[in-house]
Amino acid sequence: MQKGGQGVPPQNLEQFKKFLKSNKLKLTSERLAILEQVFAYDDHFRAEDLMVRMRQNGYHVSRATIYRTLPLLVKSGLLTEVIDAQKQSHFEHIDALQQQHAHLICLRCGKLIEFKNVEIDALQESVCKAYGFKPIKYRNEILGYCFECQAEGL
Amino acid sequence: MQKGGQGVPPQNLEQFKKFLKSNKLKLTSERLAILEQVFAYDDHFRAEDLMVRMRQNGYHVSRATIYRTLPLLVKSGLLTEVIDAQKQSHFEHIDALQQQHAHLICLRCGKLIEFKNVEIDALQESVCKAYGFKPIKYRNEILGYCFECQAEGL
DNA sequence: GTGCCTGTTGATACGACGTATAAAAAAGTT
DNA sequence: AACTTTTTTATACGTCGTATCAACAGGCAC
Repeated sequence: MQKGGQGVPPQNLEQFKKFLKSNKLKLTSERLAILEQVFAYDDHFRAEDLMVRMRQNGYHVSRATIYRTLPLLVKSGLLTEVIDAQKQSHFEHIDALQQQHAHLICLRCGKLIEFKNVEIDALQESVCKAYGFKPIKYRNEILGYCFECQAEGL
Repeated sequence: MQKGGQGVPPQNLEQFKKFLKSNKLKLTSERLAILEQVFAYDDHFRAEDLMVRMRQNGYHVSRATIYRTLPLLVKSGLLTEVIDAQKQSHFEHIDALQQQHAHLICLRCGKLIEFKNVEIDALQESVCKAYGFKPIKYRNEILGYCFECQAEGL
């Protein structure tokens, strides 16, 4: 486990090192390897995917370590976590991140309608402020039936 | 398993019956029992909570049936589902929330703070209306750090 | 560089939550 | 009441994630 974080943009590597240091956490070869492999993904992946891929690429990092490291990457701001309709966690590094939207999701056909509403955003921020809550991620999804599927009954 | 849906408001019971009939599903004593117990909750609960509670109350409905029935109640519009930071599903019946309400979920301690903001609700409804979308389940969750946990750092 | 301290890792077992299966039971229809 | 179809139940299984703890390795002091 000698490889460094070759594919990781330097500023991101620095951000991770800084995060570790400020939390008195150690920069281990395993964490570096995970960081590198995470940035080798172009889009989202699950923890189990990452584990398989790392094995294939010659890294031998345990399941426990992967599961312990991913939250660190999220907290350091390098990774975001998205939970899908089946409640599976997917991760995505920030450089692969598209802009964030809210969604209408059809329960019948699965269609996904994106929308953005700055008034809602502002109101949510004010709610957080009222509770002294520090927001990290907004999950705004409305599940229901799209116009077409309503016509066909539930 | 003879009990009916005593604690369930008549209009909700009717709504469920109508839903079942229109989907060619049967009105079983187990489904009725689950409906009743669900409406006996004042706030949110998990599937496993419900199972334990039903056993304590003398109902013997299998785990599988509970897991199959809760989504029916969601689809019928009587129940809403919220997924917390630990990816656990929580349910709550519609009369427990006069309007949709949203949650602040702490990523560190898992605390779930409910809030309701009629302005946000109204905006979301107008978005749905604009798309001809029939909302069933709102996932309005803001993940972040609660006031107490911020004090203790990440 | 060497040594120490403390955080970290890996293997394993465990646990929570949820689902597939198929026989038996019950609902609703004729 | 007989019949058809859905539903339930019990069990086994599967997935994802975590607790444990001995062995290990950063990183700091010297």
